[in-house]
Amino acid sequence: MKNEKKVRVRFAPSPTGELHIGGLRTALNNFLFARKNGGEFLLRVEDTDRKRFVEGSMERMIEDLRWAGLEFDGEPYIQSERLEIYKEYVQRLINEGKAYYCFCTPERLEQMREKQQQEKLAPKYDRHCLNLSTEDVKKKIENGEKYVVRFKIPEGTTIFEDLVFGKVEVKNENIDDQVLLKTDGFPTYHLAVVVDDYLMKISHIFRGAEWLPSTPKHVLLYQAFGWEKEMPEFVHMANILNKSKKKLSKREGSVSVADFRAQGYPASALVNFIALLGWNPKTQQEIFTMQELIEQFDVSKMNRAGGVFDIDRLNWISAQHIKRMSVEEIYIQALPFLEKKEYYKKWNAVQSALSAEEKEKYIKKIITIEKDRLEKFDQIGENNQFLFSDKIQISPDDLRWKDSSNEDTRNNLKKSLQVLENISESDWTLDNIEKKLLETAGDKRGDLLFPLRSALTGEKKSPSPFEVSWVLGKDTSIKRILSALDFLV
RNA sequence: GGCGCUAUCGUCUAGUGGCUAGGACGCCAGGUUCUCAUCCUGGUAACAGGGGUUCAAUUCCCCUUAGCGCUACCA
Repeated sequence: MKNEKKVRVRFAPSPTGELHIGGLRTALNNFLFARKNGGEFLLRVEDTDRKRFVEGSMERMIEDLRWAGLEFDGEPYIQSERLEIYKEYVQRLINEGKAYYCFCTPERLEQMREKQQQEKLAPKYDRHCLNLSTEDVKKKIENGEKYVVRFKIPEGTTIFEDLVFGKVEVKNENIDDQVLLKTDGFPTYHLAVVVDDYLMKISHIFRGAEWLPSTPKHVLLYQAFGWEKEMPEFVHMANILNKSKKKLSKREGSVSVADFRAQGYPASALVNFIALLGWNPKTQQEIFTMQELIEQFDVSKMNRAGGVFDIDRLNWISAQHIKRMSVEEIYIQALPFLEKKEYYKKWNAVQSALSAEEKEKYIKKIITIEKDRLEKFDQIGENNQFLFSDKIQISPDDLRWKDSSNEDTRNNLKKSLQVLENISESDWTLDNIEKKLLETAGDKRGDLLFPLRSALTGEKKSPSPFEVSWVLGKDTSIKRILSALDFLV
């Protein structure tokens, strides 16, 4: 059963909207499989539905995929540019009696289905046009009657082997005479997918499990064309579900890759999360780089049951990824998010004396202390806005540690002030500040550090006073302590 | 309705013909600690039901149930 064909896979989206999570997952698994096996990862644009076509959609999808780290090999195939090819192959089936013209109107088809439904039968084309004579067909076409071409499903049973779901067997009597060519001359998905996968020499089809029921039609088409030997392996992937266990649909909003991107999730985290939905390495590892995913990807480790998209888990994975990133890397990715924040804009305007270099240095310090606190990039600075503004609110109650008196608090703030004043600008490092302050605090840490932290931040919650003073710098730190002392009379 | 697929903690999942059914997220409780976050420790919680097969089934088979998908001149 070993497939010796060169690995060639494709991602084949319809340009009808934004790339959504399910699409990313399909693309990712194709990509991982191709890279793992030294194969090619191709793009095919399935734009055969003119009614749902969305201008610019394809460009945005490609951009989102690139953001996620997926790059295509070779030139894309555009189905709307290949109409003549499909017609040619359909003609071949007609000539061989494997497909037929159908002139039934939508109204007649609807009536037929209604009747079938009433009689509790499976809605299926009744082959009304199957036995039209060649002359009849010719005459109707000459009269300008609209037609489609239908696939004449042969008798028997269709069996195929899916790499995830195993053997699937369907009786042909349950399969409808599928339309292959639409009235407008465009192929349906079923025809185009088979013809193109054959011509593109696709070795494996990774696609969502919603395609499992129509795969027998495709298998039958391969047989009708005599392409059994070239038939790709099928790899259907269990669907991603929403909280109510329905298939995650692009109509629900907030499932588009662009949305997650806009929320500041690192691409590597989204990819990690998506990869683990329906696949797992059978080890304890949870956090993966793209390289690790490629190395460990294995079709035999894919699940058959659908998985629920759990945002809590994504958040955790995202935090883990950010924690593992360098300050430089976070800076590059998070800056665009920071630049949208009002507190940053104000700070940026006020600090006109600072050079761009100095500003970058300051932001990187903030990132250093926020690294372990970020779930996504757009949270940057959110909880530490006192680092962007001098107008901090200090209340005497917040300055006092437990039941310390105002006097104790004043003394402790003065002690801190002294310590910080004695550290030179060149020694103003996180380690130094921490060391010196802790030396002074001795075993009464709260007495010294709590008022200091509050004086520096004006907040009940914040990073440690070491970190905050390190970021603020000597001058600002001293200024804030002095102004806090004014509050404690 | 017809056809197909699926079924382990709330969620993602590991796993085996015999185990205290494992891990992770979440949640809860403790620890570290100047607050917050991180980090550490512990706790919570699952084999859908019924029949078989078997000395023994969560695991293999069948049925039921439930969920999902498909049932378009959409993909």
